[in-house]
Amino acid sequence: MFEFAVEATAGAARAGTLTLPHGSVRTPAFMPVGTHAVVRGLHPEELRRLGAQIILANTYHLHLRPGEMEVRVMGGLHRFTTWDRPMLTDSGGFQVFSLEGLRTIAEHGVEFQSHIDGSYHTITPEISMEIQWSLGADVAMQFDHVVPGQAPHALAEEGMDRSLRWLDRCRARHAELSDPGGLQTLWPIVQGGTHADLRRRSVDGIVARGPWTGVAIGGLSVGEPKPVMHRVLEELEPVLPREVPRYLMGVGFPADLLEGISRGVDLFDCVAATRNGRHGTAWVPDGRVNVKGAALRSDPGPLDPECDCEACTTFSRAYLRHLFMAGDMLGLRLVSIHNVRFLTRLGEQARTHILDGTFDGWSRAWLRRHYARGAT
RNA sequence: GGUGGGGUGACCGAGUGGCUAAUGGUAGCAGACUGUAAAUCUGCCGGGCUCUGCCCUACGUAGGUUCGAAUCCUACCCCCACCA
Repeated sequence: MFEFAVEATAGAARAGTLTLPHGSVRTPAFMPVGTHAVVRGLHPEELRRLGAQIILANTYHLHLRPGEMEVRVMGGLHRFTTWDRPMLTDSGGFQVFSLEGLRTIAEHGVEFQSHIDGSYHTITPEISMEIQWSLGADVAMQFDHVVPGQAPHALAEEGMDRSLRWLDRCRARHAELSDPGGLQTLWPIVQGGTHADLRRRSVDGIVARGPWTGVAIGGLSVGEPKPVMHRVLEELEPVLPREVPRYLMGVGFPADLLEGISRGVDLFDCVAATRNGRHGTAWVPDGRVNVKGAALRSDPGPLDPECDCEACTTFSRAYLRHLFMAGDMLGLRLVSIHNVRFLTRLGEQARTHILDGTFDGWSRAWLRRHYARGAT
């Protein structure tokens, strides 16, 4: 349980297998995001077909609706959703960042005002652990303090130090809740913004509190320039534990996956696949396709000729465009399906190339082609 | 044939003497989106140019009143309703 085996490396890139109570995850892997205990628009069976090995859900949002006890009474997230493969819950820490303006931070915890009905809800490290325990995912994340990408040293330091203190409280509460050899593990999150010294202190603090079954990198892709994110990953790579999976939270776009994998990241999650899917942007090897664009009006070809997903093997670009123009939910679903498949497949391809020793050249060529048309 | 109502930019629809190239909405076009307050949001949307401004065309058609009209007057054309 909670084992991670590295099977091959290519420079910093790794191919491994993570074993969790509900199954194993072959890495590198993209984890689709299902904040409200649903990957928006997608059926669990579709996710399985798309090669999703593990999906996320969110502590804060499920606490508000339907409430963790409701989920627990229904048998936990797996029974509730019928998703029987591994799951991971985010702690609500990201909402400290994304819901700025609806929350106030204190050392004790964070008070949120619900965007749904205006009611007040306090999340502390302990409460986050209790909620996540009730939800029952394979992996719970520590409650952390995420600051914006352009945060100055002092603010980034405050968030980083607080995250370490909160990690201690999370671990203590999680240990109380957890049976020996329990079915849920807890992962810490490296913070420190874009500042090398803070990132280093964060890793040191986490390692000193170890061992862990996985380590996350948080506070990236939150407004900092892309080269800065790459620099931070490069600085972290040599000091992060090698024997556990490294999870880059909230990333990313296709190119970000490859950039991350080549810098030693094993797991990713991102809402962009489904959000962009709903908003009509599809990822393709040559960049992106605006599904609503007039150029597709009478294009009989597939969205991405190289893709094996249902949208690409069944429908024309013209029809997909029509579905968006007609405002039908099938269009939103199909492009979401494609984007999720694009990322799970990218993980599979990277893994194959790491295992057979061709990762470097392949990923360089892939990125060159993808960036050629101005993709980000 | 008579009476009344009405004809506004791709469509619907405000405006009833100057602040009107003309409110809104729809459609259209482009862009954004990275641990989801997002099937959302932003911009453009008569034409042209030497493009922080200028010129042309435009509110059924033609004329008129006025310093100035989509807005007032006259005639005509067309649409709708009711009456014959």
